[in-house]
Amino acid sequence: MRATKTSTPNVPPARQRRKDARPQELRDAALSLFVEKGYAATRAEDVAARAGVSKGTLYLYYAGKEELFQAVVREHFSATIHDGMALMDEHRGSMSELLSLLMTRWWERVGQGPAGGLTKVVLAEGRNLPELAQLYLDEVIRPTHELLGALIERGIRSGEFRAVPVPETVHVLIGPLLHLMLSEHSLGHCLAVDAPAVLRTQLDLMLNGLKSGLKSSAVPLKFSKKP
Amino acid sequence: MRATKTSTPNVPPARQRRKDARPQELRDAALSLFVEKGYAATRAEDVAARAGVSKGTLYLYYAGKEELFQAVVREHFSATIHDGMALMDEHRGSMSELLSLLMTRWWERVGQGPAGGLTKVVLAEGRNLPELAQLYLDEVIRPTHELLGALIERGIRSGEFRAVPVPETVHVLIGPLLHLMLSEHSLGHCLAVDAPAVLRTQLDLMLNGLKSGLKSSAVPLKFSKKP
Amino acid sequence: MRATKTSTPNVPPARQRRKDARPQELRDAALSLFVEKGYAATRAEDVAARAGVSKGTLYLYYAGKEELFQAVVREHFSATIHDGMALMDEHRGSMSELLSLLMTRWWERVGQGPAGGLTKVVLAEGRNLPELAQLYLDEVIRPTHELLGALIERGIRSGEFRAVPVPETVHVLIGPLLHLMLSEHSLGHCLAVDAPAVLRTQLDLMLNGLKSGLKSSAVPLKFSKKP
Amino acid sequence: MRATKTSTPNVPPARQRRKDARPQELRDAALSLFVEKGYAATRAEDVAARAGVSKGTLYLYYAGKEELFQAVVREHFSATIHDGMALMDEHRGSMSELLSLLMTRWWERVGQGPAGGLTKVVLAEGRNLPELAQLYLDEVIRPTHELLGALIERGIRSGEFRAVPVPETVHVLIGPLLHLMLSEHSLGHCLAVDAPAVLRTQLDLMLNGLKSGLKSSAVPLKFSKKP
DNA sequence: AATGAATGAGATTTCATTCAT
DNA sequence: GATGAATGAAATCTCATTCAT
Repeated sequence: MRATKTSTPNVPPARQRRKDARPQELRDAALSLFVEKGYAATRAEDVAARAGVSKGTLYLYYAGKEELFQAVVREHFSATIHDGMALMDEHRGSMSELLSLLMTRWWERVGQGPAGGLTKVVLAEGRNLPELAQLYLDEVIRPTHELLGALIERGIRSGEFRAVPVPETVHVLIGPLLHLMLSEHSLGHCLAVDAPAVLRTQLDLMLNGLKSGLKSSAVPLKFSKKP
Repeated sequence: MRATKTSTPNVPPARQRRKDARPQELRDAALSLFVEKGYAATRAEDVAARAGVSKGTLYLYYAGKEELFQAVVREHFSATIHDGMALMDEHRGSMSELLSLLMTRWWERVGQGPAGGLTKVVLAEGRNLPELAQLYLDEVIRPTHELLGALIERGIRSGEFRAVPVPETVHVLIGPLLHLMLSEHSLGHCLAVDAPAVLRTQLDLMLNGLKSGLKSSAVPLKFSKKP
Repeated sequence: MRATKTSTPNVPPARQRRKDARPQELRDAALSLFVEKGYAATRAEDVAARAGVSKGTLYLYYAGKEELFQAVVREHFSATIHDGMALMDEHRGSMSELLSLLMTRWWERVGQGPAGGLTKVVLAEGRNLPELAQLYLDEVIRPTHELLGALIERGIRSGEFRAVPVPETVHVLIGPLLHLMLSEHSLGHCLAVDAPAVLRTQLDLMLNGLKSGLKSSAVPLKFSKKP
Repeated sequence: MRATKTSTPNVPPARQRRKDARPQELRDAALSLFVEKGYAATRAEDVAARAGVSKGTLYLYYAGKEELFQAVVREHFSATIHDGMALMDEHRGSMSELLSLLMTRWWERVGQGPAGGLTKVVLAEGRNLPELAQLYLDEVIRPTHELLGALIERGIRSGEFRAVPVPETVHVLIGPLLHLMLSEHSLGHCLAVDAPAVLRTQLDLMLNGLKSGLKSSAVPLKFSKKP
């Protein structure tokens, strides 16, 4: 065997390693700035600076600000759903347990992290980037609704849950998580929120509310005009 | 009596009437554009155009884009809370009924309307406008939390509700409303949502979940690290 | 004689009087603002406001900002020279006396007043308004130089003054007056200047310096390059 | 030793050389335009164009038009006074000689050059830029008056000059220099002025006028009102 | 005659993107 | 590959001027 300059094989030289890491560094920098200031108000140069490179370098890796944003979104919202699906397929216990598990996990792995802030950005500025909006819709919103919808339905069929309207219930389940995400990433986290406590409370309320053997809410609603 | 040309007295001339209406027209135009595209991505000239005036005219009424935004926010978020307070002070029935009433009303009068969209914008871009963030915090967030917190507490003291952690419960109650607002104003309202049905479902679930005489949720949560 | 509505003949009604006074009021307002802020930095609306009328009214009397400026300049620089000319024609005493008289008068009637400030403006921004520059040159600069030049020459011919180079001496005579005007109207009159004392000193120095029977200054000048 | 392509070491690349030169190029362009048109009437884009760069480039080097102006002023008015001070400290000859030397030098090194035009601009528009006005007052006007005042006083104490009022005499001395500067930079240098001849004449007149052993001016002044 | 709401050309300034080094 | 100087389109805001009332 001949001695090479780089003793260990398959380990790229430092320069190379830097280079390979660049896209990730850029996406991380972009993510944090987008969350802080919004997409439109974030300057390409600031992203580059936070990633420790120069303005020009950003364009070696991404065609522009919009492409960078898409890459960030893709990175953070792709694999998350599939986890959930797998979990549900394997799950053998009660739906209540599964729901607890899913929500807790989702919060820990996704909502609580950077993706939580991204959600805010996508919701606020997605309309200006139609390609991105479609992506988010297809990859995040729809699968989530389908997953939770299926869960609720299974619970109803098995008699574990009362007969509730499914899409609406899903909507209600997601709401507090959204609220948590926004609380952590908006207006300088003004209200100190104890996320685990909120989650616990939410599950407590929801599961109690969903429990079969109960009559429906005692207060019939009356809407003014649009029924 | 002789008929004069101008039949009604004290009617300002057309020019004056236009002038008086301008600020409102501008705020309306600004509101819809801010909600559509976000604050940063909305051009002052577009606001003027949508209001049917030219660029320069906007500046006759508002000192700049930021002042315009503040005016819009103030317009849509001011008096709403005080309604709620008054309602609670007068209310003689159960807290369940009051909660239903408050949430339904709030949705109809505020969330469902333009202010729903504004919420999104403020949450997404408020960090860049500190004065505005403070305003929103003081005028909207804090009063809302206090109002609902007081309601929950009264319910608990009277035995109507279980002993639940108050701030967390408030957080959970607000979540689905937030979700509704974002659904209507983001990503082109892709998922058709039946807001009244969601509200009904939410109240159904929540009130059932809050009802006293129940043991707490059967599923104990386990959080990975941060307890 | 028939009784008329307005009892006194040839006195226009109040409304009329206002109207006749307008151009003057506008020129006065313009003058003071031009001197304060410069021509370019003065807004037409501010001129109108200081004159106590509205923006539109200005344009009833002057075709625009530039025409207004010309009118102001014409007003303040026209008749001043002819005074001087007449004075010189009539004068029978020494040229020293005449020089004292002319400078003192000019300072009192022109330099010290608003025209002093105007000079600054014309010198600073006249280049951008060629018509005005020509006017000032023809009506102010040239006549002044000719008048003072003739005075000096008469003094030399009569033996009252030494043989000094005429145009240069005129330049020197004018300098301190210019300095006085700028001192009063620039940089917020920072250095408190006692104008009469300066004038007295100037005349004292100059007349002593001009007196015949003296040898020229003892210090021969040497200029570096351009002889 | 092998000859390399780039013969001289430590020569920055062309790009760098351009960069280093830019601020100077911009200040030069700004100076000439400010003098030509005044500060307010000069457009930032024209400055950039005259410097051979685009609008945006200007802002890479200066934060705005006002900062650019300040930089220009600082560049041209800083070290000039200190020269004069040093000269006076060292000088051993007569005050007449020193005065000749100072004025001639000042004209050659400062007044005659670009700074002469700047003076006009600062006097005309300094009021709108208070920071700048202060700078000019502190760095130019006050030191000049102090320097010349000290000179005159020394001359009086040594018996070389008559007893003249000091600040007023300084004012008179400065006047013609100011006039020279304005002549060269205003109204398109209409009157051809022979600056060295004017200076010579000024010094001739002044020094004669200051000479001791003379009685004061024969013509007593009478001011109309304000004594 | 007088007003002042409205206009839009034009000024300053910012920033995504390019490209010579 | 990396840089950062340079660009110029586009955004915000100003103000001379017009014109309906």
